[in-house]
Amino acid sequence: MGVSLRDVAQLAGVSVKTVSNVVNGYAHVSAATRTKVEQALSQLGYQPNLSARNLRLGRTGVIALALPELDAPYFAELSRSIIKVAAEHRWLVIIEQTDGSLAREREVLDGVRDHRVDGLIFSPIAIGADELAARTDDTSLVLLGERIYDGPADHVAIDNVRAARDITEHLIGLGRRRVAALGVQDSSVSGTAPLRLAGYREAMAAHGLPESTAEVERYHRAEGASAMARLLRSPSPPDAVFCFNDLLALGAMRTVLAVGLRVPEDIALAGLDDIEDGRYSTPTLTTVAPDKAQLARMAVDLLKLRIDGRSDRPPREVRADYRLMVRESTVGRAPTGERPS
Amino acid sequence: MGVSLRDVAQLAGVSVKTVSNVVNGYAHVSAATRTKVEQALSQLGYQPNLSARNLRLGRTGVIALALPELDAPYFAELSRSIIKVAAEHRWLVIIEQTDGSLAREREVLDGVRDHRVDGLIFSPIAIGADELAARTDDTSLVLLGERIYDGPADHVAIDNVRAARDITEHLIGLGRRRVAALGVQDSSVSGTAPLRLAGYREAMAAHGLPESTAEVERYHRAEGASAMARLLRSPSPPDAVFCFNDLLALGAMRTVLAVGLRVPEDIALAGLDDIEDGRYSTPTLTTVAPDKAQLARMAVDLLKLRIDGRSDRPPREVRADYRLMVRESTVGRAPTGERPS
DNA sequence: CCACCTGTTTACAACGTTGGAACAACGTTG
DNA sequence: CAACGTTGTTCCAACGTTGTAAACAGGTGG
Repeated sequence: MGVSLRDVAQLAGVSVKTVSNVVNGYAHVSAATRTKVEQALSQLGYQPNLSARNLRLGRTGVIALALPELDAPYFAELSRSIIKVAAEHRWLVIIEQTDGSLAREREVLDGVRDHRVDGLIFSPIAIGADELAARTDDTSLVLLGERIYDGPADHVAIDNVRAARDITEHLIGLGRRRVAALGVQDSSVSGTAPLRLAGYREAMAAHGLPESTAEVERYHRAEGASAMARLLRSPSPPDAVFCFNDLLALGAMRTVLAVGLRVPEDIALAGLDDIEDGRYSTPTLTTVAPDKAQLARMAVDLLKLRIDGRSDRPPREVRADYRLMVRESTVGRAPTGERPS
Repeated sequence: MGVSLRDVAQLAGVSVKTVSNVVNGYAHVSAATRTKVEQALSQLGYQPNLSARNLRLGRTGVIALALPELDAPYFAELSRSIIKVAAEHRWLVIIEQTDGSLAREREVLDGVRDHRVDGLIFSPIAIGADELAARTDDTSLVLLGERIYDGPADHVAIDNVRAARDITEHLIGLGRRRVAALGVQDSSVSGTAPLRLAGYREAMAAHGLPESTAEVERYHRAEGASAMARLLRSPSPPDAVFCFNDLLALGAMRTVLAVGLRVPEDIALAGLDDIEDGRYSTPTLTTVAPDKAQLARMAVDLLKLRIDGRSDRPPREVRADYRLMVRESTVGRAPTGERPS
């Protein structure tokens, strides 16, 4: 094993506790002993055994981040930010992937009780709001996504309904009339799809335009591509499509371009997430850009509050900002500026 | 705090060790006590405190994965696989981001000694091979990337020289003569860039073609775009470019298309990594596809061997397979099949 | 010279777990 | 029936750390 406090104490000729005091910067240690101990410390290359410290203190300094899949760019980018912000609190981050499976989501939610992590940031897909609300475990929890029902956890998200309405309005404002929504999901699945659909509907209704939707199971490029193909085969194909995330939009763009249609001249496309791919696709992708750094900071800070503070506070719901990023996929070359939201 | 063995023992009317025996499936426990204990176990909802177990056993069941940045798709995809394979060994994965900074890489390499993780899978960029070799810590370590000098760690990688040669040969085989290499890096930085450059040179030399290179600092889309712009401004612009990774290639593609040139008619583009973006870009991206699932499995399995077995074995270097994925960015529409390598 | 501070150091216990030794109960064997 | 093995259970110690309380020095003030 490694070097323990005992080894250092022995070498320095002091008690174990004194070494511990030096390590932890306790005030009342004489200069003489301090230097003596510090010398022994560095001579042996002491490194605290955090397993032991954790056992003693009941804190691990590790949090878990549970999300559907790490290789979806949105989650990769968000994870990056969360790890960065967590590091500011000297936290390490364990990443768990649920693949959107109910069983895995339950496992993760339950596994948190093994005292390996101090808290959990969780982006649920399959698990029901009621099941979340019924959670008995008191490990700190912050959810990514808007609050559906009441529950014991804090929530962090953008205003999905408003964002969806904004981007749909943008499409309508371009003069498009057959605006489709791509990314609708079975409503039994909780999550953001129904919210984005609601925003789309509000905008369409406000202009008296007919709705048109395409369902998908998962938010991947492949599904965006096939759903777009279905829309193209429909009796009245759309002249604009709001895809519920950027991956769907990029898949849809592939299909549109592959059949020889032009974006945005024939079909305008917009997404949501502002993943980096969309800034380099041809054409570049108009999208809603959630402030991911802010989301990350909010999530970590809320978790910090839960972990440090009393857990009896009422759960909070905080909203992150977003911006509309107008790019070539809706307005063509010579892009206009980006307007904040 | 949570429920401890003591609580369960008290309820079941047995000793703490007996409960521990039941929990750990120890053989010699009478059926009567076993059921009694199991009932108490589930009644209280016991969950082992892994901090304590770790302290006792000296194993945490957690490994660390250190890589430059999680939001580079290649690393996101690889991380996904590594987390999945690690889960088969009941390991959790902590992800650390180094941003390619030397200081961060040292921190990570050093931080592993705090007994929080059983081992480390590390994708270094900045740190020198000599420094790695001089490591004294005996925590198990597996490196992602080819071995440069000798060192105490196992290595996992594809054969970068051969892969680079293969893809360059593919470009030459299309009849291109002004084939450029995009992604050259200052050789002080260790890593794969020099290997890929070597493979490119071998192929060009074999055909007596003149070399042409563009340097970048980091392997991002933005740098691919600007490096491509530089190549276009040169006296004899290339008719094909081998980009050292897919992100660079996608950035380069953006630049080529944005100035009104066609891919692949005017300039053929190829990358390396086979990230998902390249399968949906327009045109789709020809690339080298490392077998990421295999890479992940090799890395985790090697780490497992190190952790379980004696660490005195000589370090091993294993090579993962790769395939050449020929897509539209080099051969245009009506894609040919993909040939294995 | 004693009581009483102040500052520094130490002994002890505890966090929850598991390996090993010890022990008890039981049946088997010579 | 004594000696012995087998099976089931308990007791004790230890992993390395830190909080608490107590011990110890060295002054000060009465």
